[in-house]
Amino acid sequence: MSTEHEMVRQLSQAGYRVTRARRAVIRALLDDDGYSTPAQIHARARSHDPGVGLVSVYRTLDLLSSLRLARRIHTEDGCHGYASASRGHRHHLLCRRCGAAVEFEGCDLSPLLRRVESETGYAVEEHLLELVGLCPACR
Amino acid sequence: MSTEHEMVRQLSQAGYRVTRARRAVIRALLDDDGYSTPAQIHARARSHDPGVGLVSVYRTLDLLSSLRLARRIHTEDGCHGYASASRGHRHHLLCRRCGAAVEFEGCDLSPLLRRVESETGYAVEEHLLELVGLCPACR
DNA sequence: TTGTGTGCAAAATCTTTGCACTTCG
DNA sequence: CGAAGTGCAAAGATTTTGCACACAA
Repeated sequence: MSTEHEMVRQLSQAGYRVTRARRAVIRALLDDDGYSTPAQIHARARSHDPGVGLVSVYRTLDLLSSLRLARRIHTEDGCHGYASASRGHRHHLLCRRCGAAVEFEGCDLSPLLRRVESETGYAVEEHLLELVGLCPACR
Repeated sequence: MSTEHEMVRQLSQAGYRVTRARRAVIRALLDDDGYSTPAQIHARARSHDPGVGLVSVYRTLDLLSSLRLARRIHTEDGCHGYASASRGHRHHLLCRRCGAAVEFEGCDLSPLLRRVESETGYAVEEHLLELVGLCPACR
């Protein structure tokens, strides 16, 4: 999980402006240690900065995703979640009850990938992996 | 990949009626060896049975997903795809260029799961895994 | 100062629901 | 026959776009 400062730095380093709206969305993302819908993020962003529009939330989430500072979360009931993310190759582990999200790394899929590649003839380039379960508090 | 006959049998075995609309959706799913949006599936379903409504496509896809005869496909640009699926624990490998989808099985994640569980305290119950790459034809 | 980014309102999508009519079993 | 399922139209929800204005750098 990144800090606000780091995320802001990454934004500006990538040549994007650090605006009020973007700051508010970043704070909203970090406020919650789970994943949230754009609408929920918008609500929290407004508590930091009441003028933020929903449109900017969408645009900022897209931007942060492209910079890998946020990640899209896929759930069974619609796919409208985002969670803050660290740089590098990470995946999320989600609590199905309270929505808490933690990151983990070190998914070693190479044996699987090699096998699937040779079985199918595909060239595998990326993968989507999410784990779902119960967090310690919800158990 | 299941055949139409198998899918129909599963449907009826589970206590659901085998209707024209459901048959058309099943055929539409099997027509294409990739994943498709509800709208695309609707278009193909209509070629089998012009009277099928989009609503029935949505309802049938939900039903088939719950029976594990179809699976929701998650893509970066929206998450609105479905592909036919075999019963049992399988995952999909998708071609990012043409959308072809093949299933594979035997994802051995247990070492990873055990590690993540002990690191996080979560009880992992399920996982979402999708591979994306280029199919033989698109390479 | 200047062009990137914003908010608003409206448009475009996508998905679900209510309801009378069909149809499968 | 009777309940499950359907199609239509309309409602609801979600996401995108156009555009004048604001404000980071």
